[in-house]
Amino acid sequence: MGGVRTALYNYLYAKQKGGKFILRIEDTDSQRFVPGAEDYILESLAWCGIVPDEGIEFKDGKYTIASEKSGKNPHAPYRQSERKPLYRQYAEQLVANGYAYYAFDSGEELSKLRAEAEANHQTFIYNYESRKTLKNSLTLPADEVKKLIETTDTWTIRFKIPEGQTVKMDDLIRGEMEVETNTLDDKVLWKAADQLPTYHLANIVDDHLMEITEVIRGAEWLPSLPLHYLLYKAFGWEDTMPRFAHLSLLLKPDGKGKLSKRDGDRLGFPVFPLKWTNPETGEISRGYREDGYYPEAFVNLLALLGWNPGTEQELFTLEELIPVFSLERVIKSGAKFNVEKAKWFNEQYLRRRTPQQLASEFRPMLSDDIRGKFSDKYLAEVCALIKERAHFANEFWDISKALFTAPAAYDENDVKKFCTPENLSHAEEICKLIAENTFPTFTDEATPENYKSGCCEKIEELLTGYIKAKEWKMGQVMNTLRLFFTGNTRGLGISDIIYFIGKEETLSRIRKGLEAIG
RNA sequence: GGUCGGUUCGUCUAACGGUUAGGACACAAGAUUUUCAUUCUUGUAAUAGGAGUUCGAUUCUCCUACCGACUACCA
Repeated sequence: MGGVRTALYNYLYAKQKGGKFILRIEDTDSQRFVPGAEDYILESLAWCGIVPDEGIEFKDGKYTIASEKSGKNPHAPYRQSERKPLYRQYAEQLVANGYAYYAFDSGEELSKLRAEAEANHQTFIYNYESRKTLKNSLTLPADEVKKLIETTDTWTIRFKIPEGQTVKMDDLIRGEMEVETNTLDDKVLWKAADQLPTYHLANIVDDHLMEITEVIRGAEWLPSLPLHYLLYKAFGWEDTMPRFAHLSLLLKPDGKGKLSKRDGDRLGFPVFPLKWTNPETGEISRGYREDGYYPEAFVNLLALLGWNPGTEQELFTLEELIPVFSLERVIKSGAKFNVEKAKWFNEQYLRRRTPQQLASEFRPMLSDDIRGKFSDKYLAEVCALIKERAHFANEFWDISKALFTAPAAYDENDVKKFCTPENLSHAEEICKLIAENTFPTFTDEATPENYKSGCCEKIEELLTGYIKAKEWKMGQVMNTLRLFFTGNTRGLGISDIIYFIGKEETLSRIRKGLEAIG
């Protein structure tokens, strides 16, 4: 969710400014490669309607991350793992100019230092002070440095954070910020072990090479911003440095910390846009799509989580968001996700759908034996009747099953409450009344199309007229009938049900009910 | 622990330094209805605390508290 929101804000900003939304895969951690993750990202964005202007190509029948340069993809390849040969020279350039150095301390040595510092209630950081006593090209003789580079492969290139400076930064959302360089550590830029850069180097080099003008990313990157400023400066790219905007985090609804991948099931809502199966563990994370959310609703709720238009309008399509979006109106504080509001958004979009659209969503949900028996028009009229009772299309069956099939059982409590001898005899009379009268019921030929229950007026007049004339209690009679029609006493209106199931089925259900209970 | 960021109803949020602090979700009550749902009306509910600047502070400054991020040869 957080990732999609970040992509969405980037997309909206780019579209509004007439710019390009570029997709680049930052896969510089060879340890963390996840098969299928790339396709998942592409599919998620596509589901939301967010199409990258640059970075993807159509190949072998599907979209994939672009590897080949083309008019559309002038900066290819867009996978950092494919740009591998590019980065080392930039790291070496920084070393040559005195902005970085080779470091030969092993991982074990460093974690030992960290552990020792922790034992003394201190924190070890590789910085302007400690670098003077560690194994690196600043402390070792040149010939030994050369030898170590050639004969070992666990060294790194670290950025040499300047001593005693103040980095002044600007953020499109947060405004101006300052950090003292002495509080920063010498981050690793390049690792010989896998011949790959770290995020910091690759990100700055690629943003420069790809002519990125705005970087909109999660607030977890804020602490790295001074380093990134210093990197642009060290490369001499200050004049074309992108502008930064750091988005507040999505928080867990129940309190502690940022929303994370594993929160989904625990909290009862999806954290992923699409269902995701972890290829290694087999662990399944539910998705908004599979839970029945419309992409419009998902995009809408994400847009409003941390941003607002300054008006009271809450419903926006992707297209409508483009002109009104602004980074100035992005909220600085973290937002807790609220699933009830998410459902409300989906309900709004469900209601905006036409009965025909809903019918085509409903049909695949029907069981095989039922699906073939009902026309598109029947389904559409049913959907028109029930759409305001549902948050999701996947609730349609439960709401409307009485319009497709007779109840298999009757609710015991409702039977006790409503099947009094008096009510049963009334039901018997109503049965006769219906048998002896004619009234319009659903047909595929009926014109004009009527998606409202107004067509049930004749049935309603017949029933209520009779019940009133007899001075019976309306609720008693109607609920007894509803029990026979649906199996319980909650739900659809009696005349609506009769209209849809027709006279014959109506009589059959009443007789069956009287037989079973009487 | 250190660095940085944040703090308005339960939740998402609005409010040129001047409002009876507004809206939405949720919740509650009432109306409508043959039940449920819908719809309509109404209601409950917030500026973290303390100083300061000011005629006036939700808004600006400082302190405290709390929340969060980061603190990896991960992104």
